[in-house]
Amino acid sequence: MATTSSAKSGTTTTGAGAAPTTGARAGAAQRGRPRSFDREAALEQALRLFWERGYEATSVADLTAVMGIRPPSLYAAFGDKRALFDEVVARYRESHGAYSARALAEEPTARAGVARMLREAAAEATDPDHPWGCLLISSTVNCTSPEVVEAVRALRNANVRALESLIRADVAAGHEPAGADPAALAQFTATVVQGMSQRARDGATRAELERVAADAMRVWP
Amino acid sequence: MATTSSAKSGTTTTGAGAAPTTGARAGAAQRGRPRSFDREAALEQALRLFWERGYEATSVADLTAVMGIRPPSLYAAFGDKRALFDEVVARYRESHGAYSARALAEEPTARAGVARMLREAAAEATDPDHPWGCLLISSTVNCTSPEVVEAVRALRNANVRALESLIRADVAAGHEPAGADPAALAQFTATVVQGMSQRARDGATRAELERVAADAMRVWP
DNA sequence: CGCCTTCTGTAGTGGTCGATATAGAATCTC
DNA sequence: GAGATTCTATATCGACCACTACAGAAGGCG
Repeated sequence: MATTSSAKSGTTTTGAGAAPTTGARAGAAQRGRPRSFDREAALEQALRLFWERGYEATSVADLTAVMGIRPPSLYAAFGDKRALFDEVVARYRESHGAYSARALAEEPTARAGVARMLREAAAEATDPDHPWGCLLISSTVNCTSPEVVEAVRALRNANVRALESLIRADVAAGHEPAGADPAALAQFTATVVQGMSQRARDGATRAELERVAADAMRVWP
Repeated sequence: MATTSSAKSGTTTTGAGAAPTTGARAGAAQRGRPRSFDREAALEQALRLFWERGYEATSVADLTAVMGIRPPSLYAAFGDKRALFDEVVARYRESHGAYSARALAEEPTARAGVARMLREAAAEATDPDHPWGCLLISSTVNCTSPEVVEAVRALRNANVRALESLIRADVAAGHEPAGADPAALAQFTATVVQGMSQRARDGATRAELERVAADAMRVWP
């Protein structure tokens, strides 16, 4: 369900990132003054700030401060605040948020995948090395731009539907008890994950959330 | 755990609300030009808007528009945006958010109280007559004012601790199986409630969340 | 070198933010 | 009625918002 990325070409200093419309030169020789900052590093800093404060509460001035650049550089490299946020969301799904798709893809059954996903969500949401909770869940809760809200909400709801499909396929294949209700289990799991993100932001510990994750698995038939 | 209100004197047109510092005259005769708007009605409109958009994304201009007043009237009656929000939070806890404390107080056991609270949370969070989700959970997720964030977070965490105490007392009284872990059950319940609020804002239906609420009760020993 | 291209820093743009000075209107007490 | 008091409407305030015009700097290419 995640990791639909598009190249993004692991450049280090001189850009050529794959933002759809901006900051990208096709393939070969670069002309003109080279970019003087690390685009990936700046993007990661933006990600941390959006993660911590959310889309709307993070100002362009805040962003340029932590990215170590001036506004014209930000706009030249990323387009505008919205496009930068879109790139941040994509980066998040491929990095800090990728554990979820990995767990569901790598475990032999949906039940094992969900158990691992919840366990890792508890660890991830409370990791002291980065902001607490999940960027996809918290960054657009209070946001006046309907487009931004809807874009991220669509990702969340797509994840719920993908999980439901996964469970349904597993039930059909006989890997889960016949009593398992795919839609209900997907909705319940999504509710717990999103609640864990909020609880982590309120200061719940990793141990507490791991207990929540373990308890949640008792709901499976 | 809720309903710690202080009089607030159910006045209809001519104010005398109980805002700690502002807009309140002691008890008796009012002097000067009377307020020309319904303070309670204006407060309810502010509550709806804060509920829908959150604290920071709701501007004073938005507020005065839905309240039908001009900025000086808002500041004279409520102090400032922050004080207005505090009153809104208090009003919410005594009205739309009171179902939770009621359920826990009125049911004979903690387990029955939690079951009812979760069931009613599903209905409340998806009620088409007002914004979705829970104001206490969603309105300060992305907020640059640490004081506002902390104030509402403290209310949420106090609710978790109160629930834990309730369950613990019930376990001690022998109303719950000895295997019941009060802290874990409180944390799990809080996680589900907060997740339900988020899911409601993402469009989950009442039926879906009622199923989540029922499923969550399977975690109890 | 000179030219072209692209990036960077300074210094802003108009707009909106929360909050208010001021003056007039409305009601009280006397 | 006179004066005190309180509320309301107009018209702002400085600060910040996302964003950009402009000119100079830094590289490629001939």
